[in-house]
Amino acid sequence: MGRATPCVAPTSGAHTMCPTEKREMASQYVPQDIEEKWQVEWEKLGIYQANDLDKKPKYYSLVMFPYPSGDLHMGHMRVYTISDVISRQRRMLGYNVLNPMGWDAFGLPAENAAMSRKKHPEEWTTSNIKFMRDEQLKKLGTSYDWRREVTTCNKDYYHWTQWIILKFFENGLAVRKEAPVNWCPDCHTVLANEQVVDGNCWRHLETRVEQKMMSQWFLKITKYADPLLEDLDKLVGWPERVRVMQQNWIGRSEGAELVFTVENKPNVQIPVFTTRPDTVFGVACMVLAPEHPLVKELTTPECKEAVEKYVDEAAHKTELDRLSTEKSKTGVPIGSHVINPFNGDIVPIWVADYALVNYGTGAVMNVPAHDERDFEFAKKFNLPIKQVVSEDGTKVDEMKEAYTGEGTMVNSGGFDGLTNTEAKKKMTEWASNNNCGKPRTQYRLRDWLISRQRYWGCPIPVIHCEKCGVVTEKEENLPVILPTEGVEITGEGGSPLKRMDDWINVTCHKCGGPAKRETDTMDTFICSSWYFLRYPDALNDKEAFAKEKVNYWMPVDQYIGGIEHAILHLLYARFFTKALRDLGYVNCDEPFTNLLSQGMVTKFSPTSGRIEKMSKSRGNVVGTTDFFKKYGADSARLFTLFAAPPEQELEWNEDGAVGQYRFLGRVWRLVSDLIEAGAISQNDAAPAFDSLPDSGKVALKLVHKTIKAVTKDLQPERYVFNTAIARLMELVNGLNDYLRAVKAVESPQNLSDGEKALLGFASRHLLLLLAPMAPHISEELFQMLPARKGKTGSIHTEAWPSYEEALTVDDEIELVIQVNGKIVNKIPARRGLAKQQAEEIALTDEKVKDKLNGSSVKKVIVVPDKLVNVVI
RNA sequence: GGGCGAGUGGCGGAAUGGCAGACGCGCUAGACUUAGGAUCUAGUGUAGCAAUACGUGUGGGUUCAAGUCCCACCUCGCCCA
Repeated sequence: MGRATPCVAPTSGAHTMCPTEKREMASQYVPQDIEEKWQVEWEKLGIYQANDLDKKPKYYSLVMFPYPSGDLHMGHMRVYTISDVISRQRRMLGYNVLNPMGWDAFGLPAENAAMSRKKHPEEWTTSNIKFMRDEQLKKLGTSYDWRREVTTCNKDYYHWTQWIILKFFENGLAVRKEAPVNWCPDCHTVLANEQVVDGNCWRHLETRVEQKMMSQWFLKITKYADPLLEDLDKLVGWPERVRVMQQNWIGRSEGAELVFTVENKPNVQIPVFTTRPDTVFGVACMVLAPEHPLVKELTTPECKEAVEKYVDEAAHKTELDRLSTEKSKTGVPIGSHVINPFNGDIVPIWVADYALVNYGTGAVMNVPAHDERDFEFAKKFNLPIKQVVSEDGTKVDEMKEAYTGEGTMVNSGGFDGLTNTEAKKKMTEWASNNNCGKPRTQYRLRDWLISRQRYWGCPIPVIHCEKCGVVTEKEENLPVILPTEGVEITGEGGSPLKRMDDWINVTCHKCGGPAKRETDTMDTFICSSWYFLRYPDALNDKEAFAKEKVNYWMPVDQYIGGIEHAILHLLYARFFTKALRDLGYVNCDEPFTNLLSQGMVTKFSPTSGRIEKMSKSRGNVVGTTDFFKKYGADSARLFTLFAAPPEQELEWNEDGAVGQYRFLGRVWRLVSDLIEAGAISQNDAAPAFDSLPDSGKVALKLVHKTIKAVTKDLQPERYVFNTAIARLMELVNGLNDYLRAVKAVESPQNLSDGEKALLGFASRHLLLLLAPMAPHISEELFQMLPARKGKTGSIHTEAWPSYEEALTVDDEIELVIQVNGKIVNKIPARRGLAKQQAEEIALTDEKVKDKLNGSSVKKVIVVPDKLVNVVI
């Protein structure tokens, strides 16, 4: 103490010496003087290291690892702060906490940066990681166990990514197949369905994704459609909306496959998938997707020209354009007809782009009377509209709009009179019995396309042999190293790997003949689909992870990340976990027990004039370095936590952040003034309540109330850090009142031993409660406390404080008196008053008598210790 | 079109059906100051000198009591079509 600390002018950030130090006692809160000091010390002490297989209860706290883009801003910092508070508090609660960090380091931006800055992606990535780790995350005061740092582009990591894919190949979960794929002309690569947003590339929201037929690698995520869907019910610790989004994405629908035979071609059959087999008597035509393989074969010469033109145009449209209900439907007849197996109707075949070749069978039956899209289509092209389901059982001659509801079957032969729900079942049965259909469940989810025609990704461990075809790499030959020497990244002519002859040309390990390496790399979402399994055993060079360790730590107890990953990453990670479980490598069914989707950070953007998500491109970022220099990391953390609950959007506002800086200044002055005045004794055990004067009683109770409230706010059911901080502010305000009342700083000699102990107790507990949220200032002040004399150890390894319930309630309460629900008075009263007594107080109250004014009391409602409502 | 969520002072936001606006920002006045963009004190939903009245997107309802529950609607956001 008594350090000569400079004053700081917070808005300038400059350290300016005060000409005269007026407040002799006080030292100043200078975050720059303490934050880095403690960061270094904590690392030295190793207090954030997680112990594998420890006997303490484990707690796996995880935040979605970042892409090392080079510079985190305050918007990014929110999620790390929230996760850090949770981790720190769990540690204090006695858990063995695993709180790791790593880098999702493969990906396109590195290649783009390499092109524009003439730096190799590896170099660019490595220097970004160093900056983000050492200058940003560490300076925020995070409590990661850096020994377990994982970097997906390091061969120590991608070795095991390849190993997992190899296991998937061996078990039929990774396959090569020809399929229509999404091609982004800007990325020069294919994309998974999940990476197409409204028909555009997720990275280039302006770029339309094109459809191409290509032979590519897929992961059979569809094999897990049902478990992925059903187990959503187990995820009670997930936000409802994320579960709903996944459910929609998987898109399970029950229906039937019905088979129509082409007229005059009895051996050509076209199956359709429909969720409404009950409407089959109303089929007006059959619609094929433009890419459907039978289109060519069944187009008659007179339709050829029109059909070819139409198919060509459709290839340039996106799925969204094609499916949109707003846009008008298009299509042309191809000249052939099919026979409706149920009633023998002969209906024309059309080609129309609202049928998608990779959904269902690529063919749909058009039932205008009972589907809005089909209705519109039929109106436009003058197709017959035949009612087969009636809402009230009566037949209508002309339908004005499609009826999609439930009803009674009409115009449907032997099925007339059934409810359409019964008919669904009966008609599907009939189709099964008559060899023209069967029940079928269809999913929206498609297999995961993982090939990328890009350089900076994990190599797919297969070779193409002239004789043996596709051959997977031998396990002992892993990792297949991504070459970094002599690679030229130009962005032209496809993947630069295609030009790496030395790397490409290999010998087939099966036949010894010449073979070539696969030059496509993996979607980076593969790398992030298992990283949480690597942290438990990050340094293992013999296997991806030791079973014992992964089963000790998994599942993740609290996962935190952005809502933008609600489908993509979270679905893929669940799939990997289930697949690895079935292969016997992990025990858990689901990787993430609790999920928190933090809201985005927004700020006024000068480019658009609106409040928008904080991002470089919008020019509304707040940098971390400047902010840390000005106000310190603790203020940044507190503001982030205080401005809004974690799931809500947070508007960054520097004035608000200043408020947190001021609060920490008040904490600093409160504790340091007391210490320097000698108002805190070395014994800081709570004094007996009864021994204290009234002002001390109030202060002691306030401490207990605060412990209770903050503890509750930090529980997973709440996680409301904003109110927790508000409670701490109230504590500081209350303690300041107490200080003034007893003149603790001015005349500490008048304080009793009990009061000095109370001040120590209060200070220590304030700091303990603050520690997870503002780790630096609380550590600094904690170590200054007289009670710490001769002791070692960090505040962050102290136990979380407990409270006495009896000291959290007041004996005296304010009884609210209402007449007809309107407040008329508030009367101090004793807690625990009998109902009768409370009633009496109310009825004898002057203001109540006034209101009564002679009218009779109908009834009196008493809410104990709260309120009396007199009803007249 | 369907589903989900949100709507509270000048602003961010608090409120197990029981005192609306905790806490903070901003603002106003004062104190200390050569100074204040530091710090401290008091005040601050609206109208009113006041007593009081009115106030949680709009309109209904349930209830002794509704920001909170129910119904309809409006606006915004997200997801699905």
